[in-house]
Amino acid sequence: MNEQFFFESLSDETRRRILVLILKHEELCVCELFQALDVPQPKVSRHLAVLREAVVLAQRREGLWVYYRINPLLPTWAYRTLEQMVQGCGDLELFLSDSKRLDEMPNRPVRCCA
Amino acid sequence: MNEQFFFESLSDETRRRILVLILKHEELCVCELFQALDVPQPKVSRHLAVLREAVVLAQRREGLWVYYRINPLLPTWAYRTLEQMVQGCGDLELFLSDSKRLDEMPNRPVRCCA
DNA sequence: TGATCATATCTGCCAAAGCGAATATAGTCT
DNA sequence: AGACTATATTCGCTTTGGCAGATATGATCA
Repeated sequence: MNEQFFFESLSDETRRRILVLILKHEELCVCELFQALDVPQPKVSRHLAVLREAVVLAQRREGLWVYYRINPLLPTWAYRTLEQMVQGCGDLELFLSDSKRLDEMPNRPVRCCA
Repeated sequence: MNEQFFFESLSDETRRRILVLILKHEELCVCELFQALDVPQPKVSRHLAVLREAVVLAQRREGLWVYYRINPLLPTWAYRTLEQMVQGCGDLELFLSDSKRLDEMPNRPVRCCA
């Protein structure tokens, strides 16, 4: 666990939006994320790559879909930091509308064995 | 409290070193900080300015010296985030040697009414 | 094998952030 | 006022980081 990468990964708003959504929903796939955030897919993929390289997120492939979740090996202090971030950001307008778009999204992929 | 500025302020290692020292010691002046970190004084002043503008630190002048402490108005979630940061970074070699240099520093300014 | 869908990476560009060195400001003391 | 000390800011430069748009990869199914 490299704290430099960890804190850098929190310094971007798009990445915080991704993390908050995943913390609220356990596990989400790329198509859910970029539609909830309403940003281009390559943009979300790049930020997911940053979060993967920082070992903050883990990924899992299921057919065509790739699901992202918080890395279960994240140290306790780092996980608690993420929880505090949700406290600080989760109720802001921008983050709430992400959740709303996700809830209203049609054709969300169905996990067969999540 | 702007979370963008808050998380950006944590994304730099020098600023984390400053924050960890201050969290461990309540209040420190600029000369203690730049000597403990063993970096040029203007560098520490620039980073302190970033932390001030992010409203993470508050300052207090006492004669020639300027003392910095955690902004007492910091929201709870942000303060807890800082505490988790100390958990994650405080025991790393780099941060420990900062503390050591501070302890061994001669002529530390004496607070008359801290 | 070729078509299709989901995701990832690359390219070229621009803006922001960090640095060292020099300089400015602000307070204190004689 | 002038000298001195502590701290802050500016300047010129280089590096890094983010973006959009285009393209590549990888899995699935006909």
